[in-house]
Parts: sequence; structure tokens; C-alpha cells
Amino acid sequence: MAEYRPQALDKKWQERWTSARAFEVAEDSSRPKYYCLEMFAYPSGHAHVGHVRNYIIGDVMARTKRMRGYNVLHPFGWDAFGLPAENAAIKSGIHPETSTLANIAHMKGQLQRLGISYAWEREFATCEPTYYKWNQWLFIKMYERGLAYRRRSSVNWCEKDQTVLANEQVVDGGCWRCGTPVTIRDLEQWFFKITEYADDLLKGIEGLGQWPEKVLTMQKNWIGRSEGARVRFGEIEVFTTRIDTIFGATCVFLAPEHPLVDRYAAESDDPAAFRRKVATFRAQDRTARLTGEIEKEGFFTGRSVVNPFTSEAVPVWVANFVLGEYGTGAVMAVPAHDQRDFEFATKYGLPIKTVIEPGPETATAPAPEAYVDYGRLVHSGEFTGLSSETALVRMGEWAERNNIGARSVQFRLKDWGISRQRYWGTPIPMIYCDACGIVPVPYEQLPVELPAVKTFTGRGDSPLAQVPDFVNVSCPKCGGKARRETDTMDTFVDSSWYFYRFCDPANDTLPFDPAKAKYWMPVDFYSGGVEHAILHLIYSRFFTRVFRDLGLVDHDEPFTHLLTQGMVLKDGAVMSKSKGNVVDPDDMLQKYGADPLRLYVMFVAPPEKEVEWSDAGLEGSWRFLARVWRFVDQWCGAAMGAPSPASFGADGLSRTDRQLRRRTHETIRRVTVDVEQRIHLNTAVSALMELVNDLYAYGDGLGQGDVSPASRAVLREAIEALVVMVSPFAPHTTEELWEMLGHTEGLTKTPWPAFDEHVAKPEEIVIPVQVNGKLRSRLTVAPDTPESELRDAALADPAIRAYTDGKTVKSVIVVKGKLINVVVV
RNA sequence: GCCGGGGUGGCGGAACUGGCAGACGCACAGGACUUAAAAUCCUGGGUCCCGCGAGGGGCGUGUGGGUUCGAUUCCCGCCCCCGGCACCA
Repeated sequence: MAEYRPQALDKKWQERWTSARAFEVAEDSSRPKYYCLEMFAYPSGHAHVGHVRNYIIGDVMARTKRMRGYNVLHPFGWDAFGLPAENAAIKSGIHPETSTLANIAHMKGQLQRLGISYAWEREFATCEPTYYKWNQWLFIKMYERGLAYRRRSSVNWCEKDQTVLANEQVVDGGCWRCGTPVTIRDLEQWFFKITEYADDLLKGIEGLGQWPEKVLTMQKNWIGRSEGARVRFGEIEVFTTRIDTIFGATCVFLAPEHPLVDRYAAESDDPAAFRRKVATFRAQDRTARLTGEIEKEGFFTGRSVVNPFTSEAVPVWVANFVLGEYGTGAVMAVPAHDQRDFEFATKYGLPIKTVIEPGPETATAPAPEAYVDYGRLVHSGEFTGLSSETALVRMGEWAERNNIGARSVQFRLKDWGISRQRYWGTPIPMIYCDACGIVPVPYEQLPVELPAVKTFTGRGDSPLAQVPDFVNVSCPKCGGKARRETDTMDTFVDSSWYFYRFCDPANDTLPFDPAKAKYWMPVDFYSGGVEHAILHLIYSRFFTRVFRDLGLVDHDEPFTHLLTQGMVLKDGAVMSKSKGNVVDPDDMLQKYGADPLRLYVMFVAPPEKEVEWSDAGLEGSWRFLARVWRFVDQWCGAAMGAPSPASFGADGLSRTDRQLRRRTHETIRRVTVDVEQRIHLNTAVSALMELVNDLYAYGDGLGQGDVSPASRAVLREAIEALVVMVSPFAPHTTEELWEMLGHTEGLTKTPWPAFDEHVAKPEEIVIPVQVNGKLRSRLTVAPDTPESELRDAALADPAIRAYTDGKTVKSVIVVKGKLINVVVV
């Protein structure tokens, strides 16, 4: 008997799949397509089992869908640009390209050793010029449409290193390397105008029925749409969502960044003191806000403006909690009906004027807090007596009619700043000419390649600014002296459209052929970590809309079904090198082989749940596969060459034969639904384990003697269905078993077993009988026993009569095929 | 504070549309095989109570109510855990 040694099988079958080009695909209009994608990887060096779980989930889906007759695209690639490689270069001196390529090679090996069925011929890394060329192409297209623009914006700056810091390089308000307190610098930077699509992105969420609710909520919050009105208090325009409270507006607050603040300072009695206070607030904004709550503070500007509804003058203050970037950077303060304004007014002794009352009762509330809910208006001129809901509309209209404001919608979403003062990214393809201004690099000159840089100091300007051959160019328009943009793009640009490139990875005239994208897109199944719920997944939806408006695609949404896979914990914590709790898949491969590892991570919990790693659990999965192995090994001789059990007719099979057949088909149904529709991969494995348990019981019943032809047929059907259905989870083991069963065509070309409803139908069923909702007995009956018969049988059951004797049977509820409940009083 | 998800045996989890709670696995216990062990195969198990026993009964899905013949599932209140957002006007 052949012992089960999965390690010995991995390489054999991986090589066969490669030489057979088993997972390569082309467009084929005769078959339904299925685009199965896992978020591509940042090549950090080593994948741990937490990463690998995601790839296995996708592989189970891809392998199943192939067997189910779909034309499956299952590609993989590398999110290869990024800060870690550049930081490592600063520390170790190894060029980012060198380390990145080495990491890719290692991680690719890991994935191949796991037997993930990728279409490797479509692989690419975003640091290849053939890829990032299209980032640049797209950038220019967006620039032409006004979707890419340049403006001043602030960045984190380290005085000591004389360099820009990314947000994640700021640790507790200081530079990650030297601890120097971070300051703010204004630089000219490039932005993508994602706000143009704010409403479109929000509306699109409605159609994402197969995304987790959690992700949709996070996206809605991120977009942050709020309806309100802009109202002018003299020269100051405020945004409010509560225009119904405007008669209670006793003050106007300006953000420290508000454009009018500088002028007010200049015109004040003591400009220096004014500016000092403003400067304090502006500095607070950056540092204090990140670490914790800041005390609400403000000061009077010495000015007043007129509330257009009351015609009364209200004072103008500068307040540190008002945000410059949101709305108009100015708000009306209604202390009676806004908690923040209330606290502020209490602190500084500003008037509090109640204009909304909770109910019909007129008691004025000298409450210790603001009344923030909707209610009925009081002291509000002609609007007194209206409900808040009505007033919101009427007062908005009134403002429009009197030309002092307008209803308005605000978003929290801001434009996407993509400039990075870094080396290891896509060069922004723009040229600055003294004569012509900003000039895009002509399309035929793309890609603008990253120049070779030998040493990385992490100090000074953008690394590209230190390469004169790169910086100094002639203007494409006038031929005069010009200089290149030296910033690179945020790496989220790379990942916002890579899934389109997989449809046509070698295209050198367009980012992708629209016809190919039309065939493959949208991605049917996309899985990855929930940490990408906002940025990556919104940017990708944004780019899809840009492609749509460029006429390259005709759909709005890139990902039909999204699965956010749970993390794998070790000792209760997320795996990480620094904690030293990483489980390396290669160790597991050596010890157990690829298949037990694959099966274990699928069985341990539903894909979206977090799991705790367990060596014992992995051994359990090994045991299950060994059990399958031994059973097939023992019975394949009997099963081989047997005909279909259907050929034995209705009476040709024994009771136990029929029972095993039924279990086989029931399992086919369960596994198919669990994998394909519910994506409950753990219960699919459970179902397969149950079938194996049944097979062992059946094998015991067959004894030592000859096996009847009918039993051989039933065995063959069960074993083959089992092997095929286990194969997405344990492809190497099952290929070997399939070969042992006499098949010459591999499993990758074998269809999924067909489910026969007629066979799966049980001959008899057990119906629980309750009395007053408590289980008292069971009846074994034919599945189509009529209701009246069930009712009579239940009432005649001695175990039931013990509860009904001497009582009145009020009613008998019969749920056909499910349950009987006798109600007595 | 707001939004979202969740709370089921010793553990991971199952229960699809309101119908037998605890499938499947882990760990554990007992048995078979073995000189012995490992491996393997078989069996057992929510909990409390009654019974020598076969067996019988009560309770049980965070908690308190409600709807229903019947609730892990639906509704209302509360407690706890996880995640996201948070001076957004």
C-alpha cells in the first residue's frame, strides 16, 4: 500500500501543469468567462500564511469555476513600486530595483510551491516601464480633461534631513529617522480630481450588492456627502446643514486658514498679536490634531457681520476647531442647538438663543447642553411654528430668492494628491518651460523612464532632482530650455487599474485593448484584505469611471463580488516579523506538503473571518487527506472500469448502494452551492469529510469477499466525485489519485460531477414530532407522505399519546417534510 | 458620539427561507489491533436532575421582554467584544 506523502507529489504535478500550460487562457465567446482575482502583492520578501490564505481562497474559486465550465482568468502580479524598498535602499545601499526583483522571485516561488493556478504568462510588475508608461499616458489624458491639476499644498518636512516625509514616516509628530519635529511646507503638487466623481461614486454603491456591508459603509463615510446650504453673512459665506437654526446664530467662526483672516489681522488694532494667535492655531492643526483632542479656543476679530435672516449684527471669531478645507472654511455658531458651539459660547460668554423647541410645550430649556435634534421653530420670524424638516426647505428657498445663499451639497472626500518626492515610483510626465509653462511629455516620448540612481541618502530634494540628465530637457513645444517634473506618482495609481492590464498585459499601443477588457471585465470575484476598503477600492472605482469617460470601457464598476478575507493570527496577534510569530508557509510545505496546508486554511473558518493558527488543526487536515488517500488506494482496483450506477436500473442496487449514491449526490449539491454561491469554503470541506466518513462505513459493510458489480459502480461514482470535488482544495493529492483511478486526462481538464436531483432524493425521511414545541418522538416516513397521514401517524404514536391522553388536542401543525407539532391544552 | 459587524460546548465552527441547536474538525476519554508504543480503525460526549440499569425529565445560542403552534433566526430594551469614522458645521 502506497503511503501518503504529499511533499513528494507537489513538484511532480506543478511541473505537469506548467508544461501543459494548464492555466493559460484566451478570450472565448463560446464559454462564460470568470475573472478571479486576488489583490496583487507588494513584494516585501516573504509571504506568510496570512497572505497565502487569500491566494488559496482565490485558487479554490478559480479551480472550481474551471471545472464548472467557465473560461477562467486568474492572473497575478506585483505592486512593485513603493516606499519600503526605497527606505531599505537608504539603510542598506541596495538599489530598490535589485531588492524588489529578488523579493518577487522568492515570493513567486512560494506561490508556485503552493500550486496556485495562476496564468503566469500574464504576470507583470508595476515597476516595469512597459507598465508605468500607461500610468503616464493616463495621467496626460486626465490632465487634458482637467482631471489632473496642480496646486500648492502642504507636506510634512524634516528640517534636519531636508526632505519630505510621507504620513507613515511621521512617528509621534517627528521624523521616523531622526525624531526631529515635523514642520509643514507648502509645495506645488499634482492632484487627481476624484471629487468630480463624488456623487457618481456614492450612487454606484447602491449597485454593489455583493460587497461586504462594512466596506460600503466605510466608503460612504469616506465620501461623506451632506446636504445643506451656503449662506452669506456679509462678506463671509458659511456652510450649514441646519439652516432651520439660523435665527439662533449669534456668532460666525472662521477657520484659522480662512482667506479673510490675514486681511482682518492686517486691519486690526494689533496685527502682530492677531497673527501670533492665528499662527498658534495653524500649528496646532497639524500636530495636536493627530495625537489627540485639542482644547476648543478662539478669539474675537473685532469685526461683525450681519445675519441675513435677522438683520442683526453678529461678531466674527477665529476658532481653532473650524476646518479650512471643509465647506467654506467658515461656520455660523448656534450655541443653543450645536454641542460644540454651546461649549464655546459657555466658555467665552457668547449669547445663547433658543430657536428650536422639542415638543408642543413652550418651556424654554436652560439646559446644560445644546438641544441638537429636530423640533419646532420659535423666535424665527415668519418661519416660527414650522417643523425643522419644513424649515430646512423653506428657508433654503428663501435664501435663494433673496440672493443671500443657496442650497448646497458638501463632500468630505478631497481631491487625491498624488505627488511623491520619492525615487521608486512612476515619474510624472510633465515639463516646465519658462516660455510655455506646463507642457505634457508628448505621447510618443513615453515612457519617461526612471533614471539610474546609485546612492540613496534620503536627504535633500526629490531624488530625481539630483539627476541633471533627467531634469534638463528641451521644451516639446518651443524647443527652449525646460525642466522635468521630478516628483513621482503615489503607488496607489499603479494599483488603481492593474486588473485591466491583466486582460491584455503585452499591449504596446494602449493600456489595454477595449475588446479584451469588454470580454473579461468586470472582475467577478475579488478578494483581499479589508485594509484596502477605502483607498484602493475607491481609487479603482474612480479610475474605472475615468476609463469609461475616455471611452475605453462601458461599465461603471470594476469588481462585482468583493470578499475581504480575515487575517491569520498566531498567539492572538497578527503575524509580523517584529513580533516573531510568523508562520512561514515553506516550513509547512516541508513538513506537511502543500495540500494539507491549503485544506486547513480553507476548513478552519469562513474566508472572511479572522482565524487563530493551529498546528493541530493542520494535522487534522493532513489526516483527512490521508484518509481519502487510503480509501482510494484500497478500493480503486474494485472501482476502476465500473459502469455508471444508473445502468443498473431501479431495482439493480441494494439499499446500502442506493444510500451511498444518494449521499454522493447530496454532497455534490452541497459542495457546489457552498463553493460557487455561498463561498462557504469551510462547510464545503465539512460536507466532503462527511462523505468520506460514509465511504468508510460503506467499505466496512462490503467485507472481505468479492464486490458486486453494482457496488463497484456506486463506489466508483462516489470516489470519483469525491476526488474531483476535493481537487480545488488539494490539487496535487487528487491529481495523483485521479491517475491511480486510471485516468490519463488530468483533473484540470475534468468537468465537475453532475448532480442528479432524482438520485439525491431520500427514500424515507425522519420527521420530528413535537408536543407544544417540545420534541417528543420521531416518525420515519416516505418523503411524499400526505399531510393527513402524517397527522394521524403522529397522533397514534405511543410516545405522543403519553402527552395527549387526557388533554384536548387544539391543533396539529404539519410542515410537510419538516416537522409535526401537536398543540394540546 | 455616529456607522457597521458580532456574542452558540473545553476550542475552531455548523444550522441555507421561523421548524430536530451543537454538523464537521481539534482536544479529551474508552475500546480494538500491538510484546509495547506510534499510526490506524471503532465508540462516546452541552449541562443539571431522577434511575442500579435500559431509560426518563428539566434547563440551554450574551441579557430582559415581545410576536408565534414553534425563535440561534423576526421585533423592542439593555450588557459586552471587534472594526471603521469622528470637532465635517
